[in-house]
Amino acid sequence: MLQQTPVTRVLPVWQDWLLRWPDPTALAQAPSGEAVRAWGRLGYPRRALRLHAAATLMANEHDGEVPGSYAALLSLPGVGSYTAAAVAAFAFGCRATVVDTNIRRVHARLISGTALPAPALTAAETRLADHLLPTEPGQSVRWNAAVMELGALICTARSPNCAQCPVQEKCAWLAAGEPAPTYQPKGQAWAGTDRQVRGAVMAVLRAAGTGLQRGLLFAPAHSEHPVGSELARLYRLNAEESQLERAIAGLLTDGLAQATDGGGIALPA
DNA sequence: TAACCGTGGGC
DNA sequence: TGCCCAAGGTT
Repeated sequence: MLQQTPVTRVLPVWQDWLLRWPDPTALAQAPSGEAVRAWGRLGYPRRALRLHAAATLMANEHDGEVPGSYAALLSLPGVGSYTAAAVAAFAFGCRATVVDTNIRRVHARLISGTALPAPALTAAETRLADHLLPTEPGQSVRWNAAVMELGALICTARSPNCAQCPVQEKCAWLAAGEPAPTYQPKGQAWAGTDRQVRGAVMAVLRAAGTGLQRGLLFAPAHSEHPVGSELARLYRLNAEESQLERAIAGLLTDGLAQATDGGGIALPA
């Protein structure tokens, strides 16, 4: 849930989620569509699907337990190098090199003297993080947490609070006179994209208790429908039929939706 | 490698 | 008001 999503937005969903599915086996026994629905508006709904798949794998291959090694964690769907390292370190006390967006930014400034880390994680960054990580496991866990928190609370992306920084005197970026970024971060297109349409269709599917006829998704003539507000959001996008078709096809391909007997679509069972 | 994948808070 | 950004992963 925390992948690319602020902690404060995750917390309420996470709490409800764990009350409903306290362990991997409980989640594995639910339909994947229920996981997608409970995911709510956290975004990137494929993460819900992958979490459900990971729970199924843990139920079947790991006695219903979350594996405690980096390698086993990495093999789970939706778990990459960051998540595997974070769980190994913070849940199991392992020495694992955690590299998240906060740690990357702290290293970029403190060590490399640049305003921002590279656009994508590089091998050099991973090597640096691995080199800096204390050898002793207990200290390494503390180090990971400390650097991450420094980035989250002090060495922030927008306006870092250097005056409050405990390592300001060691900072290469400050010493260099706070040089500006050497590249322009390019934001992701949103308005008018398939992505936006996918999101709106998913919101309709989550709001609907059962499946929906495709006609309902295409024609703005059902504002009195129980899922009317989400349908209205979809209609407001004024997507071409071809784009809506493409978005739906993508959702079916990704397993976020499935075709129903009556020719409609629904969340997966 | 680079594109793709959601959402909403904050500046 | 838009735009940036957030505990990334997969193809």
